[in-house]
Amino acid sequence: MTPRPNVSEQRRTQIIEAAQSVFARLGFHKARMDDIAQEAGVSKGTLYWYYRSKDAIIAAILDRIFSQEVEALKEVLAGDGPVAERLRHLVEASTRHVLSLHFLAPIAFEFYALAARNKNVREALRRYYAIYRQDLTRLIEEGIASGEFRPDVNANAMAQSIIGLFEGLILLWVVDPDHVDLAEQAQYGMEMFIRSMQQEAR
Amino acid sequence: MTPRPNVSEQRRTQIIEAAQSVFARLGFHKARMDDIAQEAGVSKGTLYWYYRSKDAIIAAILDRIFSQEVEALKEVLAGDGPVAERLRHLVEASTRHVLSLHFLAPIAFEFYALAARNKNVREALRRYYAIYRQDLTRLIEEGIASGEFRPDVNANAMAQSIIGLFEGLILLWVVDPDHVDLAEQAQYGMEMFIRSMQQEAR
Amino acid sequence: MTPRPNVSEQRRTQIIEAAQSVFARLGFHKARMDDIAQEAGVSKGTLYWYYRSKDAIIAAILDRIFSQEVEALKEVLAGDGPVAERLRHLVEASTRHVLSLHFLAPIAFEFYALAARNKNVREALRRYYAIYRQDLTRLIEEGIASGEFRPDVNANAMAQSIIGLFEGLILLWVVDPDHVDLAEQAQYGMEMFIRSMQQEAR
Amino acid sequence: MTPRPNVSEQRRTQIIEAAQSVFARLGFHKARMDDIAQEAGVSKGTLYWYYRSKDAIIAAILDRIFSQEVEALKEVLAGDGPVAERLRHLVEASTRHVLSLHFLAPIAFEFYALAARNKNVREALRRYYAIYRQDLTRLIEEGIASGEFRPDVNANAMAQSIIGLFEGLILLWVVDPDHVDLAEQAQYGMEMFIRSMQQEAR
DNA sequence: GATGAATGAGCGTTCATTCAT
DNA sequence: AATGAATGAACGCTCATTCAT
Repeated sequence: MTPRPNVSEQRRTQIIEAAQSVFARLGFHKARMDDIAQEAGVSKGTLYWYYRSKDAIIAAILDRIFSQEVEALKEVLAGDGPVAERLRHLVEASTRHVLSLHFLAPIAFEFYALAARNKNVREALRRYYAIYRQDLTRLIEEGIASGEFRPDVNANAMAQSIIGLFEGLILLWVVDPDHVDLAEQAQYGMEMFIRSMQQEAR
Repeated sequence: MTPRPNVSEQRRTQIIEAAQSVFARLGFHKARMDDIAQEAGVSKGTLYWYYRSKDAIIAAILDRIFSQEVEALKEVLAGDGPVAERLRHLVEASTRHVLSLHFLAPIAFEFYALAARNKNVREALRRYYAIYRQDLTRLIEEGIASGEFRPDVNANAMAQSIIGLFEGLILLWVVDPDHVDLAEQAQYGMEMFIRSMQQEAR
Repeated sequence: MTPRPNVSEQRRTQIIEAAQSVFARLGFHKARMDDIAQEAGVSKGTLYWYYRSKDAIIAAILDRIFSQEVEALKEVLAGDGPVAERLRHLVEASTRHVLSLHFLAPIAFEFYALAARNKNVREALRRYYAIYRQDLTRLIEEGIASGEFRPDVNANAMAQSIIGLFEGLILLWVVDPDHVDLAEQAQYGMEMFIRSMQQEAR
Repeated sequence: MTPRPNVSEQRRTQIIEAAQSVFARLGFHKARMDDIAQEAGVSKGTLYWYYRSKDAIIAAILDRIFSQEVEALKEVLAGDGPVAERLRHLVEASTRHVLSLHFLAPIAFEFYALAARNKNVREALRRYYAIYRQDLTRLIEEGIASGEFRPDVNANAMAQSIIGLFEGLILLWVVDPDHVDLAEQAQYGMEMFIRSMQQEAR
């Protein structure tokens, strides 16, 4: 019934995916709008029809990745069983997600550098970490309440530490992918944190 | 014996410090060589007399910070007393150092982004992490040997986790300085790691 | 007899008036076709359905203004009574018309600049001035014939001078509207020209 | 004594003259910085070393022309003899100057259009007209004081009219150079104004 | 050692115009 | 008649780097 099917959403996706690919190959700074247009198979004007600027495209990619990550987090936390087990599951799922984005590794820091300069991106990043921390805190509190973890565990600080550990390991992995086994390291660090929470009070 | 005091080292320092100040204010990308020249009170040509390029200046700053950091590390590790105590000391000293560089926070990620593109910077970063990891590994092994830590502790993986934790917390702090207490968080995370290593095997 | 009223003329007027408003606000150069489309409440494609190009819209506005001006001129000249009186009347009417277009002042020069580049516009402008000059010449010749003006008056040169005076005063007024009283100045200058034509030969 | 002769002033002139030539050929809008650079035989960067922007170059040209014009005006007015004679002399000199700039005619209106948008240019134009008007007013007052002109002449309004006439005739000449003899017309119009001022009061 | 004038490649963004529907 | 998505050429300005002096 509609003579022209709405291709807008499709175009947006097409552009975002092309941009992701180009950014991964050249980095944010070296990538030109022409490169993105060519990769997407559209004209440069079309890029600007759908996105206000280069930064807007970057922000859209960021949003996409984070919403996927948060979705994965929700799913894992929604499960039941021992909290320790769910934390191990989380590590495994998150690791898998990050590794699947390995092609973005070269620009990961540019994301952060952008965040340091661009208020919108920075706020998005903060919101993401806040959600992550809140959910993790709740999960750990659940473990404390059930007696699985020591009562003196500081759930919020622990959540922050876990996120910090994870982000830091990603950083080390990006700097030296050949000598850092992200999955194994993350698993080991998490295991230590779990052990420290399970340990009997002395 | 040298009739004229070597003014070169002095000029180099002068340039590096001016550059550090300008970079902190504007970021690597926005800072222009003109800005650095003006801040240093020399001409643009002089910049190039002492440093091959903008990147070379950045790398020099990186080197400077890292060598200071490694020096601090050596000092701390050289001490005696219980290993756990020395690790706590390390956290405290490192935290202090990072906080003293808070003005560089806005460009920390640009450092890393640069590393992702520039082989020299990347190698420097790797060397730094390698040294850090080796020294930490040795310290932990010392703790295992003395019976202070459990014999099944994986010293190398533990060292990596500690470094990862620390780097990750710095990242979270940079993104949201007002809501992340770096010193406190680092202390808490380290305490949990120490506890996990001290725990009796079951 | 036509079942549907011709909406075309209406659309054209709608577009021209919207364009005039936008041009007055932004100038020819800064005004975008999007702005005109939005102001007219139609799509950009519709603009091109009615006018070949942006320049065509500008030319249409020019035409409109000039034909109004010429119409006013004809009306004034058609009267009877002393020629001097009719010239005074002309000044008054023309001044009124120009002042009523004050909102176009900011783009008056852009009209002329366009004329310098665009042959069509330039020709239109020439035709307009030619008509104006011819009619004025005839009026002055009438004054000479009736003995109201000196016999040695060069009617054509006088007409040109009057038009020049008038155009030049408009220019001065546009450049500095607050310090130039167009109506008063035009009246004064015309009075001097009239006096010079009425003066007894010596 | 100076190892490197100061070529700055020379470069500025070189650029201005190249720009004037390019602007006359292509108009302000169509002329690209590349064109000017090429014409001047320097790089585009050099253009920006000496002038902040394209508009700054245009403003510099404007300044140059006006200061030449004002200088010519001063010279003429400084003479002695009957005021009428000096006014005739002024017309002749000004006409000659304008005609010598005939190659700028195509962009004359762009100058004015620019003035309508750019405060700096507009102010420069106003200052120029103000000087011109003041000097002319004084000259006419001199004629009144000496009894050469009627005592009821409004010197300021007369000065404005003369300037208006002159500017308007230039406009008509630019629009239609082949059918307007600027020198002759200006002379005729001025003669009529002089006559109107000399006429005996009735 | 030091200067600063000169270079020129590089790019994000705009916008008049087209055309399939 | 009308729409609005798509096009792509165009351009002012920046800035790291060079080099004659």
